Amino acid sequence: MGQALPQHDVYQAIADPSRRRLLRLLTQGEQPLSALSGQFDMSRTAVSKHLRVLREAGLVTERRAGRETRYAFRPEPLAELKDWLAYFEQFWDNKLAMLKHLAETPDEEA
Amino acid sequence: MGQALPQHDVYQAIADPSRRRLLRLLTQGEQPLSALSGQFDMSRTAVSKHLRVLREAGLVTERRAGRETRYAFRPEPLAELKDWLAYFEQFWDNKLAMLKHLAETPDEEA
DNA sequence: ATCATACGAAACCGAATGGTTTCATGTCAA
DNA sequence: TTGACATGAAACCATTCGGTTTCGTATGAT
Repeated sequence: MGQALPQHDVYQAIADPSRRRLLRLLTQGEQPLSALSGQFDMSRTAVSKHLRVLREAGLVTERRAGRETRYAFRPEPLAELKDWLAYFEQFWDNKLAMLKHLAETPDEEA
Repeated sequence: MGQALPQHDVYQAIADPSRRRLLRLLTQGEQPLSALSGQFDMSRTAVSKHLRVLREAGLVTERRAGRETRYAFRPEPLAELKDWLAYFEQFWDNKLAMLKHLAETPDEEA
């Protein structure tokens, strides 16, 4: 039967700086591997592997076009990250919530 | 010379589900290791190591209180994540930006 | 037909990761 | 003072990660 696809999630996908840079590059539009790997110091194969991780996380799609593979950015999975982050935002940019948090945290003595 | 510690960043810190859970737990307030590790299936030592990664990323602080070490959540480093994410938001939740993006992306034929 | 191009698969490698167990140390309690 | 408690350091282990090189195979150009 079908192999388990989502070997990587969005958190793992963005953990690597090269992959974050790939996402940035892809916001410029769909690009083939050769164009992308030209921007990196590493081998084409290494970039290809990074793109696979991003694809597994749903952050890019690939499509064959002739002899090249064109990669495109898919923003949707970042919504999970945004949601995750939203929970924590009350603890730093909402001053009232911050005060509330401090008030509810018992300040025990050493 | 002092050996350079791996010094994890916030992206690596949140890549692990156990560490994300630790952050959640710590939003309830400062807690000693024993209370935290009781919530996990793994050994106390393993949890301690996860907390060190979080501390290296600036996401928690530790402070000795008697014989326990109390860990507290620090939200500040998440701002970097938020900023990073903000760049990409235009590509999915702002419909005008999305249209603009599509318009600027040449739709080449295969 | 031939040949260069664009790419992925596979095998391999060293280092990092996530976990364990064992041990040493500081602290509170009797 | 003796002993239990809370913890971190260290050594160790298997797996994953990020990278390489080599090779196979479509595809497009001549």
